[in-house]
Amino acid sequence: MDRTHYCGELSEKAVDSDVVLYGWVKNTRNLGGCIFLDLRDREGIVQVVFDPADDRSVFEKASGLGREFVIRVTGKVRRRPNPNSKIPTGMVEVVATGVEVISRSEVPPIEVEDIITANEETRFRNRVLDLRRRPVQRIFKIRHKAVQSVRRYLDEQGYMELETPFLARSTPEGARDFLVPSRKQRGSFYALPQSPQLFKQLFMAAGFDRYFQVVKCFRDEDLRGERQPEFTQIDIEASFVEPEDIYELVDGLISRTWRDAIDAEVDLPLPRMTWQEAMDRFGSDKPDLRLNGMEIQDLSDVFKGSGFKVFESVIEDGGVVRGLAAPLAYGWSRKQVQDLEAVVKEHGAAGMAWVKLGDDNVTSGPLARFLNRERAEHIRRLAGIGEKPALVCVCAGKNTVTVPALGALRLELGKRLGLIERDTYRFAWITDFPLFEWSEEEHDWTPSHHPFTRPRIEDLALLDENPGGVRSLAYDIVCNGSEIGGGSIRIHEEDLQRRIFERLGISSREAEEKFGFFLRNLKFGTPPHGGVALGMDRITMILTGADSIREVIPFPKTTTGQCLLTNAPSRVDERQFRELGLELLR
RNA sequence: GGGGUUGUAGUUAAGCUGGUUAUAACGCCGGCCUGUCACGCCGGAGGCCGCGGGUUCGAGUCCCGUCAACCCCGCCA
Repeated sequence: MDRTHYCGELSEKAVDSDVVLYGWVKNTRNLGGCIFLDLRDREGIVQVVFDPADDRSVFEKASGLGREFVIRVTGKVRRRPNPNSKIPTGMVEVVATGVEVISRSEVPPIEVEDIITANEETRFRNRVLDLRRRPVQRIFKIRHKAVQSVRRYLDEQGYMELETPFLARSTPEGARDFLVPSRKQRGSFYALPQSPQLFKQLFMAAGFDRYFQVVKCFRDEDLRGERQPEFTQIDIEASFVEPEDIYELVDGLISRTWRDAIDAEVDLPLPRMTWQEAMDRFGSDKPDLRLNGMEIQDLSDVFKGSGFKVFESVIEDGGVVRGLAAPLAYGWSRKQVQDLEAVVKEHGAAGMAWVKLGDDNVTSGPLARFLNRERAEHIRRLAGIGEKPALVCVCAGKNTVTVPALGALRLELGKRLGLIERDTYRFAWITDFPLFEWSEEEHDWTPSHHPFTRPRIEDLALLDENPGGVRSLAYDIVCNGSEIGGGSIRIHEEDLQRRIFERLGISSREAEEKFGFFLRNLKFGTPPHGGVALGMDRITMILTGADSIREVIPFPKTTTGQCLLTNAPSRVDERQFRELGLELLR
């Protein structure tokens, strides 16, 4: 390769030197008498000048160049008579002495510019052209720096990068598996791993002590703006650790990564709060701490004996009445307030009642007639809003529905009021997750993390009479209201693991069949261990400010799991089916 | 599985209560232009109005269905 410079690295230092550049034609400005051409490569753009006074034949070749042609340019760097301060190389230009078309291009369907009009669908259909754009390349440079930073850090901390199979076995529970049919064993299937969970635990049993892996995981569930069917985790596991050790390790990793990738400082230690506190105050297990105030209050006492039958009967049935006060929404119109009801309804709440607390506790709104001054004062005290007038929104019903609905409402209010702090990173560890959660669908307790999570030993007594009350050694790490990782200390004793399976309704026969290989390996001296998995894609979203996970994945899938570039998934030959012993149902 | 938004030149959009030949900008093609850098000026080409059906004298516009992209709920150990 005879390239002497990247386009983007030319500066006044290179003046008078002869250069050979390779790059893509960004655009040309043909003034008739001379041609200016912006040449682009990964590092930036530089202006190339073609002047017929210098060389007629080179000038003529240049007039045939189109956008996105790949060309080789030879020339001399010179200081520009009229510099362009908008580009980093704007002090210089290259006077072409030769040009050669390496590769032609059709007229590109999308522009390769920083700011373009094309929508997301068009961009991903033409992702290769899209990937040439500077803002897109910036994302993947940051992603690269972040991954390298993680690898260096974990290596320094004594962690070994080990690989685990993609062709793994299907295990019950959790997300739906992607299945891969076996040709040699007809009727049997591999499953792509939802995570390397069991393998990393086996690494601990094997004595590797500290493991990590930057690894793809696969889950066949419906997609969202921050969910893809295949995604990348930084998977970590260590032996003889407590939650504290994991928090410290990950705190260090976050701080280092943020510094290396985007030169941002993160204050350590990252704040922590229990799951119970997060739910009570923010109505979410991933609270967005960029939003201050408007915390959720228990208003049951306020409405006791108020005469509002709806709330009173909810309380009698064991439900809750909770609400939040928004001083800045006091001036909102009836319609603006009413619109908020849609938010809580989307999250399953039956409805939303509201009242405005004005000066001197004069109230207005649907709840006003149930609130005397004393009750209004009570709300003020709970919400800690002093004398400020405020809009108070109230929901009532089952705790498990009402609290998250209010959490969603709080976030929406924060957005509409512009209260979400910008350009900041608010982290939190959410600790002490419940071990189980009730599944309405299965009418049984299901693991809230996964079935290998270690319960708090002091809560084990509750296992039978009150499974919902058993806390676990599970934790999530949250940033700006997004779950970027989670993990737990695991069960390392075979008998406890069997007990948990039993509680989860997994029979010992089933446990043996599905997890036999795992249980067997708990028999031969497994150290206590635990770990965490961090979502590399979501971390990259936050580092780059991307508003969709698709932006941080070079070749992502749409919400129906299609790749707009390759049109995967696709039909396959009948022959392939036959080889696999499969038949398509009609 | 449920709810919502959007589909009109290569791209992004406009197109009203249904009515002649479906507009514009950018891009593209041709011409002119030696200091542009979103170059400028003049001219031109370019359309299964997502797809299928229906209502109507007449549908880009109204109705039904369907497909796709996106957002939300469910789901995501």
